[in-house]
Amino acid sequence: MASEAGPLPLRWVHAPRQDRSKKTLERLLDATEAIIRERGVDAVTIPEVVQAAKSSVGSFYGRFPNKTALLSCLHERACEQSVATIDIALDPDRWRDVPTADLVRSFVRFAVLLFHERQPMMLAFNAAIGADPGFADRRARTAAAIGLRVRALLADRRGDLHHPRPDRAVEMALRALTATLEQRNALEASGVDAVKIDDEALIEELSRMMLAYLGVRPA
Amino acid sequence: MASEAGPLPLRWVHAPRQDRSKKTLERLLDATEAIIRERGVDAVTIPEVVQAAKSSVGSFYGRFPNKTALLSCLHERACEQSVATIDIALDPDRWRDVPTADLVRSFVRFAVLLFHERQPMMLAFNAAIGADPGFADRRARTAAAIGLRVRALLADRRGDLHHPRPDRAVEMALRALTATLEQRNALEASGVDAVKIDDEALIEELSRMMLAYLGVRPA
DNA sequence: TGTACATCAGTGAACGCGCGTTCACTGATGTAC
DNA sequence: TGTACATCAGTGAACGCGCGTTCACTGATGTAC
Repeated sequence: MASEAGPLPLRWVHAPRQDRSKKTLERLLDATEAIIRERGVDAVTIPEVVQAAKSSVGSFYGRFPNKTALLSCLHERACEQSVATIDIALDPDRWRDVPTADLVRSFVRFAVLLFHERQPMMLAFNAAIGADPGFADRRARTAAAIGLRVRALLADRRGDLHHPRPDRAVEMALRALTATLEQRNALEASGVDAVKIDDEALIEELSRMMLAYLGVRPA
Repeated sequence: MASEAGPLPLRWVHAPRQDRSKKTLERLLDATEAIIRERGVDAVTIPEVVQAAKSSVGSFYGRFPNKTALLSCLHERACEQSVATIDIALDPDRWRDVPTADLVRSFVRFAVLLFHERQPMMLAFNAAIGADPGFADRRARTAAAIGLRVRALLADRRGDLHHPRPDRAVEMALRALTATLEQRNALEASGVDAVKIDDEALIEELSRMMLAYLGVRPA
């Protein structure tokens, strides 16, 4: 999966010169992601990672200057993947003949599924965002990139949004949507099911909220 | 401030028998809260806490069985304070003659200010919620208590909510509102100002969103 | 094509640090007679 | 009221654990002649 994400983010990595070490690096990244998905960030320790990657502690420090660099590198990879996914999903060609109301509904559904799939990774990095400005920065840049694509898609549909300030409304709607889904992820992970809500019901209600707020009238 | 929160939550505390030790306990709690507000949860270590509370390590373990108990106890206190605050703010008598639209606006404003004031504490406990089910539980109970009061306040205004399922809508609206404010807290704490938004603008947009979603028509 | 040598990559025991926690002890408080 | 004794509260040095990181070393790879 790393190979799909383009060139390695060399900022956090000692440049690998042999193919062998490039493989090691990707094994380390993949092992880290696997540990996060299975047991959460707190289980990510150097001993655990190198064992899962069939590597060694020294080898790890041959690739990464320190532990933070590992997580930064993985975060970069994840952010790039998110933007790439959105890029495909929001390709204007795919939506040319779809009414705005349906477009919003589809987007909400897509977001719900995406947040579900990425839950463990998002939770992991959320924890880091509070502590390390590097993570906050990447997150902000990623959000901005996604916002750009959403606005581009809605550019020639301004007339369908009856909110007095469509740009601000789109940004706010995106925030409320992502915030609600993030909160849901966090609550779900905590294992208290008093707060559970059905996927379909959630999609229905969030769509309704977004449509009502943006001022999109039924087709 | 501890004295306002009612009886001490004895579940996490070795019962104090002398007045002296009761004072120590409250000093420990207050010191912990102060450290969280000033430097975040990560700065909460036993040495730091006992120094700030002018106590000692042994004295700490005379009151609390372990470190988690300290944070649980503080969380309980914070949750009780939140519910008490909401209880006063949502007293039906205060709102009897206010139109529903204005009520919603006022509530949004109140929520924005509350989240602002409690930002450090909320961030601190959010971190714990993922790891310890005790925190998730208290959070869920608190949210339920607040939901109850909101629904009570809106009980005889059902006719003003044109959403087809008013109860579900109120719950969902509460979630989106708290989620957005939580996310804002997290982003603000991360120190990336590309995401800043004015308090008044936020109140305006969130009010608009809630009113449109709930289906409240202008007075 | 073969060989020598420099560089790169990998190994895992060992270190040091900071944390939560324990423990043997001293001092303060309350109470029974 | 005074005193002796039991209990409660407080002290801080010391311990152990788990982590991130270092380091002296071995093995693999590529390249110059």
